[in-house]
Amino acid sequence: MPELPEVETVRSGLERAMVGRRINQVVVHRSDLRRPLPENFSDMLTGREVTHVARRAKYLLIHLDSGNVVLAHLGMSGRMVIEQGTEVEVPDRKHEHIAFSVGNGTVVRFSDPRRFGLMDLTPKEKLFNHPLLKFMGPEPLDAEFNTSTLMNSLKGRKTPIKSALLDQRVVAGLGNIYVCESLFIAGVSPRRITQNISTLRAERLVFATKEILRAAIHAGGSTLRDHVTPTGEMGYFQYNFKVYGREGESCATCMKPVKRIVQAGRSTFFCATCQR
DNA sequence: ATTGGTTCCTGCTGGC
DNA sequence: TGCCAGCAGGAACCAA
Repeated sequence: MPELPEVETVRSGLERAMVGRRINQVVVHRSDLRRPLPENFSDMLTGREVTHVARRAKYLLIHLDSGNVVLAHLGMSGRMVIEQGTEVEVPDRKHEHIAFSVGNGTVVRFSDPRRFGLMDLTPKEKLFNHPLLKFMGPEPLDAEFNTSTLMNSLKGRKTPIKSALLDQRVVAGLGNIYVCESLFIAGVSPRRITQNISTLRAERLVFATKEILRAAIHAGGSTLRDHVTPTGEMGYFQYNFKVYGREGESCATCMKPVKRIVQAGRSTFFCATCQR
């Protein structure tokens, strides 16, 4: 499941493959993604040059020389794969929805079996007013995400910290895996109610989050089922998971079994001894 | 106003 | 061995 580190890995792959290139063909096999693709999607992209590829939280932002930006979300199972010398019209896999030919025989293919992903198109100047980005919290790796801003957004809330960290308005880009791992590294119980988070715990959470994201980006993300880098390599950060997916295994710190509970409909993995 | 539950989708897993 | 129910999950949406 692509979270921030996986999306960042995809971003850097796309940057290398697309920047300075002209999109000479867009093939749409399916336009009914999480939300329908804009009507004129192909027309607005065809003939445009990609100026840069950025990222906001889990969104890829492909900037075009027309001033428009393609906003892409990989959802749960979305993949971007770069190929050389293949036919853009011929899908590479069963759930390939969109393919971009960017010259020199390079094709960028977007596939997404579960179709929780989406693409949209917006003028650059309206980008951060886009409904999907407008209410988003700070980037976890930015200085703007710090103890005081975190304390401030947790103030008065009554949800467990686990749910709060998944809320993209609190901090943008974390998903289930990296929230579980950050809570473990910080030694904070996922069940702790946000308004009872002390400054010390907030500080440890901010530190742990940044640390884990940096390490995961460095490892090319985590490959569980779907994630591969655009050039086909697997990420390998999954081998560094301390709690995620490790129910019943020994905690790396205290040897007690890792627990799994369900919070807001999602699995939480944690050590009840080390996390308070 | 905040928050918990439901929904979308398909592939994989585990139990019989 | 094969089938199928149940689960996985990001985030919009809805209801309380």
